Amino acid sequence: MKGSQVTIKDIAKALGVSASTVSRALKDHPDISPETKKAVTELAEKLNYQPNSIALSLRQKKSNTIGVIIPELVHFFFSTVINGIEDVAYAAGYSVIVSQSNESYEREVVDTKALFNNRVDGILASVSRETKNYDHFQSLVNRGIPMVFYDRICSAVNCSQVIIDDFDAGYQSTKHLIDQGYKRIAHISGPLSLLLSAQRLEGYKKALEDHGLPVVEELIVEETESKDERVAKELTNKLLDLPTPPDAIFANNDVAALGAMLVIKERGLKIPDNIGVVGFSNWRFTSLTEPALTTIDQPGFQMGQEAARLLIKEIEAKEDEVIEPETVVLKTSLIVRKSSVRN
Amino acid sequence: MKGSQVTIKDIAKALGVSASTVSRALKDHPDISPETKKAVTELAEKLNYQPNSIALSLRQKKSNTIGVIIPELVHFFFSTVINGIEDVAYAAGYSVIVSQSNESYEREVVDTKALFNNRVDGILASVSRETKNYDHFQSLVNRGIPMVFYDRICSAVNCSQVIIDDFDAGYQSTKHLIDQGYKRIAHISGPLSLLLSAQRLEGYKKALEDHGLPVVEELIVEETESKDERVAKELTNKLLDLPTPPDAIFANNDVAALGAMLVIKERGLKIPDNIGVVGFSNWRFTSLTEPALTTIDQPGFQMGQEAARLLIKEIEAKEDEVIEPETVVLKTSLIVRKSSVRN
DNA sequence: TTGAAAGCGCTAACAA
DNA sequence: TTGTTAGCGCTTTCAA
Repeated sequence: MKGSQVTIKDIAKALGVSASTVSRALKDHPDISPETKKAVTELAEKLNYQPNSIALSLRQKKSNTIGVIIPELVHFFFSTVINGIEDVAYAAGYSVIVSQSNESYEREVVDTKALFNNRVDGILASVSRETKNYDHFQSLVNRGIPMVFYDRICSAVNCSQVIIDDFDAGYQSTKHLIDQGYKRIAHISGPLSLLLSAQRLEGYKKALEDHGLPVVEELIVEETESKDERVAKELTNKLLDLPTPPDAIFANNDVAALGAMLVIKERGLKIPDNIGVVGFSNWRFTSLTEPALTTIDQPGFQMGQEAARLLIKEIEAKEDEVIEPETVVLKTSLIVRKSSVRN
Repeated sequence: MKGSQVTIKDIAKALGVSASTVSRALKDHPDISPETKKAVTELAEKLNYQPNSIALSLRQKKSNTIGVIIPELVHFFFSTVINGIEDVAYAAGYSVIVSQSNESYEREVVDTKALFNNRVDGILASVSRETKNYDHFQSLVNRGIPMVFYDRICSAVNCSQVIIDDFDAGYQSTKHLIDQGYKRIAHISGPLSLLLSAQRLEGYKKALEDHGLPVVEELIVEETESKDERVAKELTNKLLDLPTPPDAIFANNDVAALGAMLVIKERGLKIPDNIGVVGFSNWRFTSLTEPALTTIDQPGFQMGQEAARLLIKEIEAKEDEVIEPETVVLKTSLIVRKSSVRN
């Protein structure tokens, strides 16, 4: 921001016209004569004039920037979401500021405030695992900041959201295991305070019921913390040490899946013969990592696109226009490899 | 940015003082009487006054924002770098705008311009694989924009940089294989137009020479494109099909390592008995993925921190102060697992 | 100790 | 068709 930039005034002075004329000429205003227009645009080109977006923001009370709150960037799913967001945002002329909460409630509160102070035009947010209080979001919405939740939504706050059909994901995953003949299917759940964990659990239960299998409480374990795979390993060990252990596991997230896979390896069990496994897996090269794991693919890029689209629509809505919150539901798909199929 | 915000004027009016007094009171100016100061700060607190950072930016000709050009976010190494950057930037009061070039030269050119137009105070950049022309960077530097390169540097442009000692990484990796008794060590190199690829290659050669092993041209292959692992697989097949195939492979990057591992699996070869492998590996859960692969750990977080630190130092330098470009060199470390060691 | 005024770069209503 | 003026929110000289 050093090396002082060419401004509209410079052009005006050089051409002996007023600043407003230059401003108008630059935006192709119909009132400006072709000659002036030509002179201005040519000089602007020559001097390499670049409009000062900060002055613009101040004037128009619009920063053309959207803020993104993301739990963790170092995560295939979430960084894919960012890709989708940038894709749509840049095309629409918005910059993107990304803030990581690192799954911390406090960081999330600080970050939302910081974004607001930076006068972003709107916020895309996915709540942290820790978050149980939503006042920091609600207060922004109350002030009229457009906000859209993605993936980890917050139903307490009334705004648009883009989610994955987690009930369906849970249902399909469980059904896939049932279809292969597994009968005692365990579920390693994520923290049930996260809506999506709760819904995956519901899908799991419904699939069991629909296929005449009992829902066994001891086969459902909740992984409340999951910075790494240790908790999941413990839970898996607990499951496999049951008097009647499960013959399959549906793991709620990638960390859970990893923990389960590690324990299974350690115990020398073979997939799919000794045990079936389906899990969300977001590490990068699935092809290499676990040919035996049936994985659930989450449409991250698409989610980012949809979320950005909704937010920009809301930002650009006329003052008087009332925007009804929308909910976009995306479906997951199961990636089944030959090596993971029984029979 | 809707829901009009409390401004200094509002506070001034309410208190019957001038805007300048409020401004001074808020920044604890010594000339202001304790009573006024108290009244102002209390009202500001009560009305939840937030300074308008855009007005500030315009006034001070400083946006307190730094731009980051990153080849690809969906990548463990690079997203770790972002973590490091945010860590330092936020602590110093800067926002971070991230732009992905997606390894495309054209995107990179567009992105640098866009960041500049957004009046970032400085830019952190890592050049795309495709980039061979550096004019877009040079022109920014010429205009006095502080710039720091990280990881994928560009020696043609004279500014600070944070790099990994890739010569050392190449040397240590190769030496590790030599120490285990491998004698025909192949190298899958990245595009040699990237400085770091060239340096890893040099380290590889030097290690061979230092240990009395010949540098065999046919054992060095260059993976010029690497969107996915297919090219690397081809190259590995080519190596293994040589009349005298290599007994070990040093893979230049994670995609190369993946390709090599896949081919080795397909051919039923066992590591470390039939073949030795060392590779850069940046996928997330290395523990699960490849216990047989000796991996090279790159200090991403630290790199982000150092780069941000250098940039901010440059941004905040006094006008007259001359900042000499600095180069920070970080070392990699080898992660060797028992299962990857021969003998 | 405080206020008035100017200005950062741009745009838009109003005047000419 | 173009210029004048005011103002977005803030800071800072200069004057009181």
